[in-house]
Amino acid sequence: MEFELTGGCDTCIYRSYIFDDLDKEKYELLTSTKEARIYKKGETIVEEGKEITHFLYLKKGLVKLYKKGENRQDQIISIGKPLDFIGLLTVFSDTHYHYNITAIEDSYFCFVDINLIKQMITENGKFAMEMLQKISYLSDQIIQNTYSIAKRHLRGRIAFILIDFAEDIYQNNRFELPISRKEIGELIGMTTENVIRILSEFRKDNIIKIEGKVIEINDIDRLKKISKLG
Amino acid sequence: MEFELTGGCDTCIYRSYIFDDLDKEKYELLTSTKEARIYKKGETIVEEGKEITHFLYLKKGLVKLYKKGENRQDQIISIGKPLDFIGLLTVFSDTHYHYNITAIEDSYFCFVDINLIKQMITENGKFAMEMLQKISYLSDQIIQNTYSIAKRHLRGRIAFILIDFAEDIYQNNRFELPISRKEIGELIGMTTENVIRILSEFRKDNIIKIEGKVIEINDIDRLKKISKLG
DNA sequence: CGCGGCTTTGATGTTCATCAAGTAAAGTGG
DNA sequence: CCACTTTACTTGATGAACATCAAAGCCGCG
Repeated sequence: MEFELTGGCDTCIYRSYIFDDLDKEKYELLTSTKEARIYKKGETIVEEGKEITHFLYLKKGLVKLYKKGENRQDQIISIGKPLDFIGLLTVFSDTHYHYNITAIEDSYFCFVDINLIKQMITENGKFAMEMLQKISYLSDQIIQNTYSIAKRHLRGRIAFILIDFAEDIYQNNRFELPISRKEIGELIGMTTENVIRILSEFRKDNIIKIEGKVIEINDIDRLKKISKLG
Repeated sequence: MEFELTGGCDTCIYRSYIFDDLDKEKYELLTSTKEARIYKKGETIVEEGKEITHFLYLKKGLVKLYKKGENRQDQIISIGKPLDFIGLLTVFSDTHYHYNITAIEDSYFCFVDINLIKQMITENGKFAMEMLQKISYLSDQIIQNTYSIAKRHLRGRIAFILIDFAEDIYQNNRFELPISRKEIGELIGMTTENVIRILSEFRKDNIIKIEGKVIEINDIDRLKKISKLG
């Protein structure tokens, strides 16, 4: 995967998204002090318990937001893509992270000193309002998603995230799963074995095709029905 | 229950909590336009789908935040007490509510025009920062709680919320449940029958005493053990 | 090449929802 | 205020959904 690291702030997707309300001076300060970092799939960006020093946003890639469990069984709270502001969750209510963030695809982050962001918030109400909107939206999404998944049966849960990957994340009926079967289980609250079992069922019923990590959805209508009813 | 409705802004619990950063003029505007409303147990304050016209905060009482389900089976997302800012959830990311809020004890709310609040945010960064902190904290709490409950077995869930009521909400080992058995089920994701069954088990094991809606915890250590392990 | 982690399938058991049925309590209308 | 209806509470019996256990093949990696 190719990333362009230099320059780029002026054409950054986030430019018009949240940084548009900044005055020239602050914007300069932001672009000159911000730091771009690349993480390979599997590398951890944020660890629970660690101090929050930067505000970070994902420019490209895919990450998982999760909490560590006891016996190597984590709980994945959300999959984050660019513009999801997955890094916002605890940033303003504590000094230390409550969650972990790990890249599940090669990812490109920008880091901005958290104090600069906080300063910009207290000095610029419009920017603050943008932040409020983003964090409100993010939280809402996570909560809705969580309850939405929890109320489904196992088949419905698998159908639900397959549709999510196809329509929301990859915009393609054929995609490569960025996470293992085990992680799917951690994301939708079921055992690895049952993830596999149900994927196999869907394959036997010709709803999907499976080639290792690559999934192709043949019958999305059927999948949607299962997601709705299951 | 007795509520004092008049005056009171200067001594309001929220005064120093979020409204301290306002200048005199804005504070006057706030106190002169704010509207106090009392809701009896069972009355609904906010309905999903309805337009958001006010920012509201609970001064006294207890409410439930929930989503409506199909066959009169709702999903309770959180129990809110004063200073929880339960009304903050969708307020800044949409124009219409995604949730319902209903009083589960007689409750006293203050309503402030949402546009005034938004104006105050864009004009006063420190106030905006306060809001950011509150919404961040609230979301975090809800998410953590949800996952914390979901990973437990039924006995552990019951133990968990009993402790929550005793320690967090009522600060007393003896309290009157503000919600029905059915609602407990909706809050922690189980059927009414199993709520009752497990409460009865706890009673038989002398962990709690039950007199209708009044619960008395006899053995909180045992309850904590069950909450942790179950 | 061997080790650990990932994937897969089958067999077994437990947890929990569902169904049923009855009592108690609380609201409703004449 | 009392019959009536609805809602809340309770217990037991049954079955389904799901986790756990077991075993084996696979793959990547040091």
